[in-house]
Amino acid sequence: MAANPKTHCNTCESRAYGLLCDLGQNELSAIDAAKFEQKYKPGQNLFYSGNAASGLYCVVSGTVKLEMQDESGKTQIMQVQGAGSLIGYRALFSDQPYVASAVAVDPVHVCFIPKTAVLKLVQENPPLALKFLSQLSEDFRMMEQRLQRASSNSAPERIAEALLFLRENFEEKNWTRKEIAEWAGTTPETVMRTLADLEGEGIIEQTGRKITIKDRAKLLERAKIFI
Amino acid sequence: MAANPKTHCNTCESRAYGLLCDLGQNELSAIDAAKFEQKYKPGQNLFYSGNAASGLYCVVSGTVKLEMQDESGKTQIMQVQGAGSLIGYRALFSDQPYVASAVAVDPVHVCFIPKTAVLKLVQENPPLALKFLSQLSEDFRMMEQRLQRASSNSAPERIAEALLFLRENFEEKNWTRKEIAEWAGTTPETVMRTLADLEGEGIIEQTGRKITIKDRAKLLERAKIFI
DNA sequence: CGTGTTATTGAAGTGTATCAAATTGCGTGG
DNA sequence: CCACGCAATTTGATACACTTCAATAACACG
Repeated sequence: MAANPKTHCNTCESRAYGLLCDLGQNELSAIDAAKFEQKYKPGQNLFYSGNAASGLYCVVSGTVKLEMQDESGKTQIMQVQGAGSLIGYRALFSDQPYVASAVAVDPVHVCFIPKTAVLKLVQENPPLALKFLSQLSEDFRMMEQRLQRASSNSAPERIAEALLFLRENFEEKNWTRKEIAEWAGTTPETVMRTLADLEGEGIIEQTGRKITIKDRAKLLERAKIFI
Repeated sequence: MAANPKTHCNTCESRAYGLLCDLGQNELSAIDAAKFEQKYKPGQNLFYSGNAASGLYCVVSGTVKLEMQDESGKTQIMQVQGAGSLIGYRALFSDQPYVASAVAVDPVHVCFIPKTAVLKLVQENPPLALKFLSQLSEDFRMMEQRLQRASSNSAPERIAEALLFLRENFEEKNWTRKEIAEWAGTTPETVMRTLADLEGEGIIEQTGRKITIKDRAKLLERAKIFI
């Protein structure tokens, strides 16, 4: 890893949106002292399913996908996290190995905060514990909803949902058919055919690998998302 | 609701296994003062999806299922909780409405602890916050695994898994085909046929509505559970 | 400029839902 | 306690959405 100017928490752009944003100067300095930075190229793993959790990853820039594989090798993307997100805190608190692997989707820059430093911080800052609880609860809610949709929605419906989620949360990135399939729990072929259908109806537009949403309302309908 | 002798936390049998087991006398008394008890008949709802979370349910006895429904009415059982479990704490911390409904499976006896009392307790007891974090992390891990299995395993595989989970965690209860289907994300008919297959191979035995696991090892194999 | 990955299209097979009807079993009230 | 009625169970037939396999084409990468 190349030596690079150390990023400081109190000037880190991604901090503003993160869970650690309300910490005082002392706490931030403590993190600064304990953490170390790492960079990953697309496709590289931050950690692997089955590994013990040794700390917390704070995403400074880039996108990370969390994925699981079954014994046949089929991959399911569980979550996708961008700048400002914290990764790996679940395994930290449950004291269990990671169930998912974390993979860089594009060039990723993270700060790694060792487990001991994180736990100390949480123990000494009750409001921070509550923030973690809140964040984890929110993630849990999403996961429950995904389980429900996985078993009650059709493949095209889940693909529509995937498009909305991936495109709106990570606009810059052009996801592959394979990644869309892995998020939606289906195959690249089915994604293909569904995308062709959606384009035929003018709901999306494909130019090469880039997908543009033309009719968001109709796509929401297709995804069975009613708000 | 009939007047009944108030259950005290420090003599409550289910407490020994719960999250609140390490609390001191003062805290337990505070809960005792704030809580009130409720009983539900099978099929009755403790709360409904969409409701705002007003507190925490501590299961004294009985079994509660947490389920979600899609717009067509198809039900998915998300979790099943028995004596000693806490229910509804996720919505408490994320400050969002319940996404699932809680339904009594058999006669249920719970203590309801109002939100304000719980949050006060958590704020004043950092170790308790960490226990909640740990519990929530554990629940999250299960949910992730269920999502993965929902999208990569076949219906018979998920049914085998359902049998193991439901039968081993709640031995006394004879689950209906419908409930097994709702847990496994399939239909009662498919559950039927799978049960017939499993019985034909001597893996389980059905006597009326009661299912007995004869060959646990083979059932684990069927469920694609390898430890 | 070659090589491996991704995209695309087609054809075939099958797992599982859906629908329908008969039977059993259970709880409720007479 | 029995009978009734309704819900759960069981079995069969049908349909079709989706995966799987295979083969070509386009692309990105070193």
